[in-house]
Amino acid sequence: MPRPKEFNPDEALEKAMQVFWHKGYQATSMEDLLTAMSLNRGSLYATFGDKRELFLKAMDLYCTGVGVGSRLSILSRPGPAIPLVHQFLEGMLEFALSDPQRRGCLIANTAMELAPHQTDIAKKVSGRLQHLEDAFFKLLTRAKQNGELDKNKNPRALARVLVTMMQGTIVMIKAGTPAEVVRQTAETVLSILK
Amino acid sequence: MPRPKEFNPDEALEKAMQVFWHKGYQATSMEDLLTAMSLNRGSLYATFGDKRELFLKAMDLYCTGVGVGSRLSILSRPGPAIPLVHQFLEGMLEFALSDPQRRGCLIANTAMELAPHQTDIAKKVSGRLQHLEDAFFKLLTRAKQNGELDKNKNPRALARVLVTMMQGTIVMIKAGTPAEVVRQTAETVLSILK
DNA sequence: TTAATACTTGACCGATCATTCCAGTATGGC
DNA sequence: GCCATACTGGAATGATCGGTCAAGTATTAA
Repeated sequence: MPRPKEFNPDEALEKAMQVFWHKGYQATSMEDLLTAMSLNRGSLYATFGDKRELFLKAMDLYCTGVGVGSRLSILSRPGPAIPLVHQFLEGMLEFALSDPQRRGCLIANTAMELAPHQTDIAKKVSGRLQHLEDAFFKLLTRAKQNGELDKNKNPRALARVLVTMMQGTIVMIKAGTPAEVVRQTAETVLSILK
Repeated sequence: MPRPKEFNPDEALEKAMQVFWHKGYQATSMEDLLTAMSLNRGSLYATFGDKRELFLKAMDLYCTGVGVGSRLSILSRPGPAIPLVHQFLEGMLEFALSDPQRRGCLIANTAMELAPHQTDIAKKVSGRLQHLEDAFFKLLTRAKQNGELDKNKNPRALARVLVTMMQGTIVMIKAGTPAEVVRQTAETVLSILK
C-alpha cells in the first residue's frame, strides 16, 4: 500500500473546476490552480496529469456535480411536464444570476473558447448539449401526450429552442444584462410553449 | 512631414481583428498579430499601442465593418417589418454557418471571454447588444403599428428574445451543431412573432 | 527495525509571453 | 545635397508559461 495522499483529490478537483469556470482555460495558469487547490506541482501532475487532462476532469465534475447536469433530474420527475420545464429553467436562471462573478456555465464557456479549435472538446460539449436537449425532448413529448402542449407543436424543435435559449441567456448574463431583463426575456421565450 | 508608413494601418487592423475574432484575446499572441499584420513590433506598438488597445480598436472595426453592425442597416429599411427581421436573421445565420472556422461573433466571444473581468469591455459589449436590441425594437414597434404583429405582443420583450436567440445560436454553432438544426431552431424561435 | 513505496517540495528547464529600445534607413522640407 | 523626422527591423528585457526532476520524507508491509 502506498503512502496516502495528504490532500483530498475530489476537493482539489472541485477547486480546479471553480478556477476554470471563473477564468476560462487559457487565462488560468498552473500557478492559479496550485494556489486554489493548495497543493504543489508534483502532486498535481502526478494526480491529474497536465493542464489539459485536469481541465477535462474538471469538465466531467462540472457536468455531474455542479452544472446543469446536477439539476437535470428535475426534468425526469413525474407529474405535469410544462411546470417542470419552468421550474428547471427558473432554477438555472436564478443560479446563474445570483453568481456575483458571472461565471455563466462551464459548458457554454468551453463551447465558445475551445470547441472550434479542439474537436474532442467540441464532442464533449455537444454531447452535453445533446443530453440536455434530449431531456427537454422527452419531457415535451410527454407534455404533448398529456395534452399540456398543443398537438401541432414539434417537441424536438422546441427542445432545441430551449437549449439555444439557455446558451444565449448565459451570454447575456456575462455581458452584464440586468437580472430583471434576463428574467423577462426567458419568460417571453417560454410563451412559445403555449 | 513624417516619412509615410510602409503599411496600410486600416488593412493591418483588419488583419488583427480577424485573428482576435478567430482565436480570442488571450490565445492571440503579439507574434500571431505581427505575422498576420505583416509588420514589425516597433510599427505595431507605435501605431496601435499595446495588445489591449489594439484589441479595442479591432472591436470597433468589427462593429462598424464586418459584424452585425454592418448588416444592421437592413433593419432600418422601409417596407414590411417582419420580412426584414427574417431577412436580417437569415443573413446573419448563413454568414455564421458558412464560416469554416466557426468564429461566431466577436462581440459574443468577447462577452464570454472578457466582459465579466473587465468592466469597460463589458460596457462596450452591452452597448452593442443594446444597439441591436433597439434596432429590433424599432422595427417590431413598426410591425405592431402596421398590424404585422399582434396587438398583445410586447416589442421590447420580443426584441430581447431575438438578441438572446442570436447569442445562443452563436454558442450552438461554435459547439458544432449541424447547420440544418441551427436553421430549424432559429425558424422555430421566429414563430414567436406570429 | 527495515525495506519498499510513493507522496511532497521546490528548484529548475526551455519556451514563450508582452513590451522596450536602439541602430539603421528611407522620406520630406529646405 | 542635407538635416530633421519618424518608420523599420530585430535584439534584448524580465516575467511568466507549462512541465520535469531529484532529493527529502512519511507511510505501510514484512
